[in-house]
Amino acid sequence: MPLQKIDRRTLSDAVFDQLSREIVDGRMAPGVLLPPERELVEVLGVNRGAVREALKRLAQSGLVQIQQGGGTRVLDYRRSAGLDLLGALMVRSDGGVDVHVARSVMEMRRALAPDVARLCAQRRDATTVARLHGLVDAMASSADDLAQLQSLSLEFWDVLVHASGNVAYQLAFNTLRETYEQIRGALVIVMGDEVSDLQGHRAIADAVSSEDAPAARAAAEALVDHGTRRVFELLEALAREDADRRTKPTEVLETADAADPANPPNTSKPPKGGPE
Amino acid sequence: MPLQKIDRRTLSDAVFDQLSREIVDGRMAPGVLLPPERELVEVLGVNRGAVREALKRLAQSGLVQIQQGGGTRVLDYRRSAGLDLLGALMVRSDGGVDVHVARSVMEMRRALAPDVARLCAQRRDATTVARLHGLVDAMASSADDLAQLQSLSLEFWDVLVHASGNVAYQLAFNTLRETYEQIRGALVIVMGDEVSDLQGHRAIADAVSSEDAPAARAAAEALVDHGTRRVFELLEALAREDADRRTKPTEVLETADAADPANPPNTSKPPKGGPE
DNA sequence: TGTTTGAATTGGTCATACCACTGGAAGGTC
DNA sequence: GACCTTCCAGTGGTATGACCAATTCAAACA
Repeated sequence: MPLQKIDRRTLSDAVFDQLSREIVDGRMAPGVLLPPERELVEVLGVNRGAVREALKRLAQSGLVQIQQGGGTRVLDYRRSAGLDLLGALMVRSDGGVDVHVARSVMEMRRALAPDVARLCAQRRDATTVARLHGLVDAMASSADDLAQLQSLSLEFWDVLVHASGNVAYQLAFNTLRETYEQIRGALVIVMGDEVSDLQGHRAIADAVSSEDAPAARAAAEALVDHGTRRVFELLEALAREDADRRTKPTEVLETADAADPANPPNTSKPPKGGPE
Repeated sequence: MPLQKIDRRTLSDAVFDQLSREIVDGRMAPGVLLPPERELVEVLGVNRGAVREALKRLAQSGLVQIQQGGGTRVLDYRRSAGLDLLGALMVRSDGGVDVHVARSVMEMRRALAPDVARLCAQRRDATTVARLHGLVDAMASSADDLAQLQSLSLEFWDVLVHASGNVAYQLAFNTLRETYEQIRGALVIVMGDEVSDLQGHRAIADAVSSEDAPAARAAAEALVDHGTRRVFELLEALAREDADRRTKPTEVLETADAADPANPPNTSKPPKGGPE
C-alpha cells in the first residue's frame, strides 16, 4: 500500500475553510458580525496572525467586510463574491455535490463554449491548429479509456480558450476547470458520450483550421450541448431523489478525491498552485 | 471645495497591490522566486504580518505559489488565476485602460447576456417582472441623463441575473460589474446608445413577463450586441492610436475616479465591501 | 560516482505590546 | 425631552522578537 501523501494545510487555510463554509452554508447570515479576532483566536486555538490571514482572504473573496474599529461583517456572497467562489460552492459540507451549482456551471459552459470556438477560429495560428489536430489524433488512439479521453478533451478546450485571445475566457476557464476537477470522477461516466465524440472534436478543429468562425461556433455548440443535456438529466434525477429522502444526503455523486483516489497522470502541467 | 475623502488602505493591501502589479505587468516573470518574506519586510519597510497577509492573498488569486521552506514562486496568471483577477488587469499601471482586457470583457458580456435573459424568462417570478417593468419605467422618465440610465440599465441586468437562478452567472456578473465600474465613466458615452435603448430593455422585460424564453434571448442579444459593437469600434481606434505613438499612454480612457470624481448616488445597495 | 548528512535558508506559528478607528454610553446644553 | 459633545471600551491595524518545520544544496562520506 503506497503511503498516502499527508495533506498539509497551513493553519490560516484551515481557518479560512471553516469560516467560509460557515458563511456559504448560511449558518452565519449576511449582516451579522463575526466574533472579534481575539475571540476567534481563543475559540479556534490558533494565533492571531493565522486568523488575520484567513480574514483577509475572506474579504478578498467577498464573503466579509472588514472595518477597523467596526468589526468584521458577513456579506451576501450572491451579491458580493466573484466567480472564484464557485469551487467552494460546488461541494457541500457533507461531501456531496450541490446539484444547483453543478447545473449552473454546465449552463455557463454551454453559453461560453461556442463563442470560444468562434473567436479561436477568427484568431487562430499555425501552432494552435497543429496542437488541436494532435489532440484529436491522440483521442482517436485512446478510445475506450474514458478518463484519458476526459483529460484530452479538457486539454483540447484549454488550447481553444488560450488561442481565443480573450483573457476573460482564459481566466473563467481556469475557474470553471478548478470547479469541474472537484467532481470529474463523478462526471466521467455522464460526460462519456461527449468526451468520446471524436467527430465533434474534429469538426471544431477543422473549422478552426479553415478559419470558418460560424462553423466552429456551430460545432462547439453541438458538442457541448450533447454532454450538457446528459448531465442535466442526471442532476434532475438526483434532485428528485434528494427531495424524496430529505434525511440523507446525495450519495451517488461524491467528491473527486473519494470517487477517484488514484489520480490518473493526466495534468502534464506543473503542480496547480493557485488557490491553495 | 469639498474635502476629498482620504483613501485609507491597510499596509497589506498596499503590499498586495504593488506585488500583484509587478506580476501582472510581467516585471516578475512566471517561475522566478519572490524575495523572501524577511527581505520584503526590509525593502517595503513594513512588518512581516502585513507581508504575509498580502502573500496569502496573492496565492489565493493564483499569482504565486507558496511552499514552506521552498520560497514563493510566481505563476503564469493566464493559466492559474481565476476570473476575479480581471479587475486588476483592466487598469494598467499608468492609469489607462487595457484595451485588450476591455474587449475581452465586452465579448464575455455579449456571450452571457442572451442566456441570462433566456433563463430568467424560463424561471421568472412575479416580483421580478414587476421590478423589471418598474426599472424600464424609471428609465423612460430619466431620459437625457446618461449616467442615471447607465445605473438603471446595470440594475436591470442585476435583476435579470439574480432571477436567472444560475449562481455561476450571479458570481460572474459581480466580477464583471466590478471590472466595469472601474471604467464606467469612460464608457458612459460609448454605451449611451445601449443604455438609452428603451425599446430594447422593454422587449426583454416583456419577453420575461410572457415567459417567452427564445424572445428574451433574442431581445437581449440585440440589445447587447449594439453597445458591444460601438465599444469595439472605440477600442480599435484606441489601439491604432496607441500603436502610432508608442511613447505616450492612452489618454482618452481614464480610470473611473479620474474621469468621474463626483460619484453619482446610483448604487442603492449597501457599501460594496467585497475585495477591499 | 552515488549517497548521506547537516547546516543555511525560507515559510509557519506564537506571544505581546501598542496604535488607530468606531460606536455607543455618559454627560452636558438648549 | 431632544439634541449635541465628550469620552472610553471594544475592535481591527501595526510592530517586534522568538522559535518551529520544511526545503535545499553543498560538504562529507561510502
